[in-house]
Amino acid sequence: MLTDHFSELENLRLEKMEQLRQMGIEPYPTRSYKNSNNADAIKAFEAREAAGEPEGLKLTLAGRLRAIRNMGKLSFAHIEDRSGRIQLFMRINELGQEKLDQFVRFFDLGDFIEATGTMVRTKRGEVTLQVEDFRMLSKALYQLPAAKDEVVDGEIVRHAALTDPETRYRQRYVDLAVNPEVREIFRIRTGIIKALREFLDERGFQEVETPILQPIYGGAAAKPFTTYHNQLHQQLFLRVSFELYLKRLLVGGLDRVYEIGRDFRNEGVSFKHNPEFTQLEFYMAYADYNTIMEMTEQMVSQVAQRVLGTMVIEYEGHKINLTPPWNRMQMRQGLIDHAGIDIQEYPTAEGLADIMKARQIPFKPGTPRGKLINTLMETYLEPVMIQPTFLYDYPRDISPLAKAKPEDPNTVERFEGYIGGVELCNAFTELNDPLDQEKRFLELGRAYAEDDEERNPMDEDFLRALAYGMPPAGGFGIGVDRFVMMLTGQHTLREVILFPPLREEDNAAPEAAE
RNA sequence: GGGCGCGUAGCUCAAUGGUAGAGCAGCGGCCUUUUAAGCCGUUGGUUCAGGGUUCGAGCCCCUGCGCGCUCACCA
Repeated sequence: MLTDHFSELENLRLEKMEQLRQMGIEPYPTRSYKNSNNADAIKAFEAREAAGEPEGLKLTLAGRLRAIRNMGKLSFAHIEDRSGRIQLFMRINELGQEKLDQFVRFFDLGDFIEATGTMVRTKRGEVTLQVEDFRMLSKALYQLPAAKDEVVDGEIVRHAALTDPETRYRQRYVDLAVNPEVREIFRIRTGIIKALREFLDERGFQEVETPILQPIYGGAAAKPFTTYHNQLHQQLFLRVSFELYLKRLLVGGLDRVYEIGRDFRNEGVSFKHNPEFTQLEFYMAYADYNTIMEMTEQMVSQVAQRVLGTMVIEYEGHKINLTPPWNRMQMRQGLIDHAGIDIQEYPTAEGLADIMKARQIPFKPGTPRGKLINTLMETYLEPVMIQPTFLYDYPRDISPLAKAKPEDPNTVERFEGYIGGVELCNAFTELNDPLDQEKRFLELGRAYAEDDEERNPMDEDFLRALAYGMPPAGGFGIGVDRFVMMLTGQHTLREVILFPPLREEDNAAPEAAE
């Protein structure tokens, strides 16, 4: 039972709750009669003041008790709802001794209260509800972490705020309840996703949903999560990307499609990697990677403008300007400029491996050429791509779904967008030649060892779809969580994911049956 | 998975190997315009868990658990 482990403090609250019930007062009433939120109440009162008629604005407000100051025959309190805080002013004059005592005796920080009264401005100038009646809406049995806000020169200084990351992530509800800036991050997150949708909707894109449980995973070199369907007696994978399904829709005539949803990759966790993450992919027929590049800088900057009201953001100590056009850096030229290596002079993995060994850049033996180039890119190029930069023209062998450049069969029309040295998005001119696609899958199969979990199984149905004819198209994917991280100035994805993954709390539990 | 660091009251934090403390929250009292309200008094601890060293361990050692940073991994 919940109450079995109650502390002294919690038992005290439990007793208060039970006493209320004994007095015939339901501590968890079914309905609330709140008729304004706190911010609107303040606005309405100020409007009446401006009109010279401040008296007589009677409202019923409600929210969580966040501060209480009892002063004998009167009490002040602050309540908080989604719109913000408002002060309650309770006097013995309006309430009488018994009712005021009820507040002092039975109401604690964290409880939800409903108060009816008249809007006034106190002597210190704060717009306040002078309470004529109140009632409990929900009794909190646990106390929220104590935090007090002090206003110093207009800045809010919080004392003893909840900061322990484990508690914050494990009990995100507590974090959200006491840390308004955390609520703000997730308000922005919602705004970003909404703005992304609007951007695509305005351009005639159709939003779709494709399978998360897939018999064959693909579209990215990633290790999948596996699961099992009992009735179908079939192993299924949680998708690692949407790509192969969305391109099937291009075959089906959905010329402009997108999906926003969750991808799952069974890999390491870091400040920029989470096992499940939100991805936006869109595909646009009759477009190529140049079109998509321009669209990307439009999309990212316009979303920032809509949500933050600015295209200039602060990230990891850098002032970053998202205004188009962004920097463009060709992969080969970038490596010549920043690494002094012309990859065209090293057509084999062995040649590149030698020069990397000479420079003491670690890599696993037997790594294919494309992956080595990628390592060079991460070493030399990522750190210089602080301002928004498109890195374009990738090696063919790490881009099995991208179309080769007409003049260079070993290079594909692909770009990644970087901000603050972190990869934000990935796009290419889509490969629509079914026979070439089949060849790429086969090449890829040979490049990976038999037991390499990143080795993608061949998706025969995808090839079948391509064989029916897919229009030339540009495709695009963006890590929405990373985007949110950048726009909110956070250092880690965990701060923009409501419930980040944590190890199980109770390890005393018996081993789960395998 | 490797390395490093951390784990003390509900929260934020103290405590040379020698009686575990403070502020806030809580509880009792005073207080009719407060806002980190104030004043007086006061409760509250499996110091993450288990083992070891020691006359004596929050502190030193070992193991485990959890969290963080970092490396590896990561189109």
